[in-house]
Amino acid sequence: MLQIGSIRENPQWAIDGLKKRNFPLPDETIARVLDLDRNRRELQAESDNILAVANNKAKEIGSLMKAGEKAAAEKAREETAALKSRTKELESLLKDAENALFDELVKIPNIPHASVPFGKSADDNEVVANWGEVPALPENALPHWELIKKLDIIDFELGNKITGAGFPVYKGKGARLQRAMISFFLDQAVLAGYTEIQPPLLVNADSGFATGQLPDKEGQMYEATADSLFLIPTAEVPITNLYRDVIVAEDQLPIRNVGHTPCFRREAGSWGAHVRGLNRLHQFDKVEIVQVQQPENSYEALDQMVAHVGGLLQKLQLPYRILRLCGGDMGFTSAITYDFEVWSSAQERWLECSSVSNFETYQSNRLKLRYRVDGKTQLLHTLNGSALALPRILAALLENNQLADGTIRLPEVLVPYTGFDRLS
RNA sequence: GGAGGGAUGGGUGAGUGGCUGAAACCAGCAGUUUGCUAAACUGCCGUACGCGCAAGUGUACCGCGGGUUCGAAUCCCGCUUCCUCCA
Repeated sequence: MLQIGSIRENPQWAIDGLKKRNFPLPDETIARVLDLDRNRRELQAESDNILAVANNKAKEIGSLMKAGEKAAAEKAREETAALKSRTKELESLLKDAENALFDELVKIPNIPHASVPFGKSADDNEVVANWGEVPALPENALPHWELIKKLDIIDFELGNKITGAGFPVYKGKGARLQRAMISFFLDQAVLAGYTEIQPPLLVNADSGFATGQLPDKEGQMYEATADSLFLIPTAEVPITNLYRDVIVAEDQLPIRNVGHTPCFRREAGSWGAHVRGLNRLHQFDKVEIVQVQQPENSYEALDQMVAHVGGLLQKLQLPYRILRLCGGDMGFTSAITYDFEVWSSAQERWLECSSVSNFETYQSNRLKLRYRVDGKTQLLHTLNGSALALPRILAALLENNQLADGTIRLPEVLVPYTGFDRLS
């Protein structure tokens, strides 16, 4: 959520940012917010003033009673009746005004960073880096969903039976390979200075709100309705929420956490073309890195995170490219997002496997995540990135590393984790 | 599932209707003293919003939400959560 103070101080900054996002009616939206804010402040001023008078009266009555001046006390008490009804009235008006402002603010996405390109859709994203050579595949190369079947390492049919579409069962070397990748990614993050976290896989509504899944996006999450909990769509939610309502001591900064969790996504409405095999799942595993940073350091941290993710892909020897998402393609809460895409040779297309973002103060304003500077509290910046999401990495590994004899050679860095170097 | 007891500032913990935004102690910060360390002493030491150029000042907040009252940390109701005991 944007800070109302920032909008009040610099409405044009907000309007320009919304334009970059192709947000409908930016001028009108900001004008409406400022109006609601003005209204709220007027009501608060009046309410505070009346409460101050009422408080004084109450004190006065107290001392009169103590002094035994019953009659005077009684008279003063009668005078409070009018104040009391006005107080109630203002209280409810103020609450309405606050809610109206909140409802409007919550609908406004984050303002993009200056470097974010203008654009409407994924077609307008900017390719900022390319790494690796596209491998030459043998004649009989297969897409990963065929390979999976042939090698019998993932069973979609079994998943269909016990749960439903999009919940694959990993078997034998497939399961082992999953575990190996998770360990590898976690170890790499720990080596880079991240602290490993195992968070809960269900979160409450407050957590969903703070990181931006709620309101309005509950349709994307599975909900355990009996207990009003949500299955996490990403470890970002529980790990970032560790710092909800926290004022961090300056010497604790920066905070760098990493966690592996399954991720649960309903993917409502997004099933269509290109969702075969591992391309889109309802449950998948991901290792997520999360940082809490002082504002002046957050962009340097973002660069480090991008470099970390790139390093993982290089160690896996997967060709990739990095996109800077355009205003129209960015997530609601993000100020800037870099997407990593691996080249999937057999499908001959790019597959998104990581998304690294700086949320600046957008999440921390909802989290109430602050630190103290010169005696004043100030919002921190939050960042996160996938490092990495497993399914599409697996898809790319299988497709890119298939040999003429139909076997698949695993990258060397994984062999100590898998105990085998080949799938056959 | 049942019964009982708790939830107060960074921590411990006092406070059962007005003098309490909250004692005291600990931790922390600044200073005095000091050959160094330690100790002692003095001061400061919650958050949010409003008003104000600022100094400052008003309001709200004692788990959360309601209620009673001129006035609530304190009384009443509901909820959450922790502990103990029972099943």
